[in-house]
Amino acid sequence: MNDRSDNTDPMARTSGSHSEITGPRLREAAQRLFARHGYASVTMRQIAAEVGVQVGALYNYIPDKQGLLADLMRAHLEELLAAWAAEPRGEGPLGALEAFTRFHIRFHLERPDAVFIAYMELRNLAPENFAGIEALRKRYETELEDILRAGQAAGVFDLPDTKLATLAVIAMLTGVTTWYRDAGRLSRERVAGLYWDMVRKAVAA
Amino acid sequence: MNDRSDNTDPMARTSGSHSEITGPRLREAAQRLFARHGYASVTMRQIAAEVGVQVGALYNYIPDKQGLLADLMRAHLEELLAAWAAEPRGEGPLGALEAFTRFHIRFHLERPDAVFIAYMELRNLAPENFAGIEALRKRYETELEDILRAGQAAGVFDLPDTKLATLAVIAMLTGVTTWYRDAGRLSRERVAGLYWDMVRKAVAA
DNA sequence: GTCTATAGACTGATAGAC
DNA sequence: GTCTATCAGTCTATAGAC
Repeated sequence: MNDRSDNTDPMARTSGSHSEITGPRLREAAQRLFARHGYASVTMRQIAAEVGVQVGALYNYIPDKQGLLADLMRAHLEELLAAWAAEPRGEGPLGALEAFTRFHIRFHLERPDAVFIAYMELRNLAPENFAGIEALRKRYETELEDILRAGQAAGVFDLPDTKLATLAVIAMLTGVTTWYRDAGRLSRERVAGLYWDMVRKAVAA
Repeated sequence: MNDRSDNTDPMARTSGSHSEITGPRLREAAQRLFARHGYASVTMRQIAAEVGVQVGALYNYIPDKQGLLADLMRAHLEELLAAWAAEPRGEGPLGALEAFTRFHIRFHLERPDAVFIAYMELRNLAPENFAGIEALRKRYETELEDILRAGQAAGVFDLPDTKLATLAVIAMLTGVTTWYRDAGRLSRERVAGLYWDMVRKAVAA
């Protein structure tokens, strides 16, 4: 956390102190580049160029490249869990499943780069980082699994294998990020509605 | 490291001519390593070590690393299309959809490494290779889309948006490769049956 | 066809000036 | 906090001996 303020002429130089702006810009640039080209293909020099600083300056904000990747993924997953925790649920298992479906699609379409990294760069995590990230992913999966299990118990869903259904639904929903384009023929609301139709029918008793 | 020779017996040396064996072994090793660590993270030296030759020898079989990746992906997708073309279909759109579902799961579970590469390494393809690979992927998608469209026309499916349904079903089915393990509690046949249950219900009229 | 050796370029990360 | 300069290591790909 930074709390700097008050410089007499903060705009006049191209070199000097920019801690409040360089940190976030570094993370944004890295996220965009990692998503586009892959973590292993992106160099620290490319990131620095995007931010507008020299490469050495980046290391004021990150321990190393690996730590940067782990932080991006952890921040994304924690934001995902927090947002779902704050999301209003519908009534009963069916309402909860609809809420989850629409939330998942909305949240993922708003952060395509972060989603891409979270799903594609797991194998580039060092083992000590992997465990924690994987645990967060698991926690999110469990949120859906709990909904499906409750619906199964209540008799509104018919799911011979709840765990498999959980993974199938998440894979189907997450797939939207691979093809959806804002300029396309379908609005996000429409897309969410169409996916909800399929999910509802797929799990129905 | 290697001394060698004493070349009285042609089979007794570790250096010499091995064209029939080195080529396939190179492709197998690259596929395994690319899937495990990612194309950009794997070095030609790692591949050579896995094959059991020095790095220079690899270039008798490939033009460069990029060409190796493109060849692996093209071979996988062409095999996929050929195998589906040879697959027996069931009766009507419902039979065709069941055939596609079971085929897709079986084929993908038999080649986890190739599947992983085909889905994850698209962004590491040079533009001139990307176009052709993407066209093959599209052709496979169209196979499913045609089935869904026929079922919609026949009134056995209810799909407000056939294209979206196509992508949703493929994403759901392909997701099986991210979690299935042979040592797990479910057989491949059982898994295919459970997915088919969900697909059938999701598209039903 | 495979080897050794190397060119030539690039990598992540650090030291010290300002 | 950012800069310049650089280290020490790695990379792909090639040349020429065998």
